[in-house]
Amino acid sequence: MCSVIDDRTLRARLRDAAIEIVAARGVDALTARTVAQATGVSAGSVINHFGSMAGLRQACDEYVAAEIRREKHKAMAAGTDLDVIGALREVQVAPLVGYLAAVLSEDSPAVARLVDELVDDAVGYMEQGVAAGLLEPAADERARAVVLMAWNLGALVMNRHIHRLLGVDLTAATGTELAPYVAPVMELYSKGLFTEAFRQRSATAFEHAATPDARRGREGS
Amino acid sequence: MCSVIDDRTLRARLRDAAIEIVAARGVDALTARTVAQATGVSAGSVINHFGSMAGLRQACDEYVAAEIRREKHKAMAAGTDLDVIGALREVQVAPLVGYLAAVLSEDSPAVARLVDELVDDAVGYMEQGVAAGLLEPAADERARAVVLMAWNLGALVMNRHIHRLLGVDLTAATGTELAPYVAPVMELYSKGLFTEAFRQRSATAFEHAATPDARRGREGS
DNA sequence: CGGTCATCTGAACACCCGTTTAGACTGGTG
DNA sequence: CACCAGTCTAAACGGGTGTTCAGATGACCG
Repeated sequence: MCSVIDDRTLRARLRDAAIEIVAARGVDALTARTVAQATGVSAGSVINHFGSMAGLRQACDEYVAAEIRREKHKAMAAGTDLDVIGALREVQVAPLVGYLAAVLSEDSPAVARLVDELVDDAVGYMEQGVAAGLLEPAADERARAVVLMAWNLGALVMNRHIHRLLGVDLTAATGTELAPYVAPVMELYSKGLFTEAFRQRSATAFEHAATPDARRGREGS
Repeated sequence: MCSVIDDRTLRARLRDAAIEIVAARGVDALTARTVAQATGVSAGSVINHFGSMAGLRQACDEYVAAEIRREKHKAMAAGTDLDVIGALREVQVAPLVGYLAAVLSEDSPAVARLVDELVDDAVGYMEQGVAAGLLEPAADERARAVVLMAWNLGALVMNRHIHRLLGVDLTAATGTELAPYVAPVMELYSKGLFTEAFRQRSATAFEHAATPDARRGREGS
């Protein structure tokens, strides 16, 4: 880590231990005593440094968000990269990604801010991609960016299932190891899912969809 | 509180109350006492009926999985539907979807089995779609089905962020209310994301991706 | 009527949690 | 040496948790 003043402090070691615990064992495993034991100090110390466990959580959220921001902008400077998460996985920041995957389904202000910024940035360089003729234009660029971000980050949260079904650990694998997941993704990004025939057929069906009770199943209640 | 007259057994009422609590307030809010209070009984009763809180959790998992299976097959019988979650949202099973969104990021055997089955079924009728010329063929049909399932269910887990960014609650909205989310999804499914120009360019760039990039040391450990 | 059985209750119990606090230890300063 | 300020520890405290258990309740039945 190039930046900053005093990393190495007990505070930093506690924070890093907390991130690793969350990444490895989930948020429920993060207690004052587990992080204290992992760092080799007493439970009181973690409260001394962060005021409370909520303070620790917030410090971790903000640190992970800042670190991911940093790595992402570095990757953006090197070259356009549409897959933010893919860029993150290439540096060995596995605990950061694992932590993010764990807290993405809870509501943390710092994480929400990070997601908002990721979407904002994605809108920016996807518009560049559209202008360069590399990406299809969208009716609502921002909405598309939100959906893509939800899919990519959502896949991170679904890591357990993807690992079971595809044999790939999104938080640990790098490069070609990711192929079983990345290959279908690229295929979908390239060709889409629907054929022209489907589009024509659904175009006629859309008028029925406008009327709210064009449901095919019978309503239960 | 409504009185004695309720056709459901106490066991069923406890299970439904637990599902609603998880859907509304998250898994952390599910305690023996909260579900007991919501049902108007004592905490001991819930343990009496389910053996333990883990038993309650498992009963809820299996019930929700079975119910979603049932609704999905009903929708499948009526007509081909690619968007499983979309089909589920159309019947008023909001607590079921909310519960699913909450437990999808944990590891429950029953939920894992459900996800596996959803993927299996998706593979089946996506192959039909390909044969009918409605869907693009995939190099690995199963892998594509897994990715699509991860995206759709992952979006459910990311509901909080989608609601914040798009103003849509995926677990509650129905029909045209979902447009801000469904519209970009349909666009991506139709046109994809990459243009032909992008595909040609990235074909040449693939060789560079094979060589691992500069590895960065990580200090402070 | 009394007996039986299952159900449900309310009060315990042991455990783990975050947090507090008194005291021990450290190193620097006169 | 004494003094001081800061840091860390160990042991508590209060609260919430899952779970247990003796007894109240009530329905069913001979």
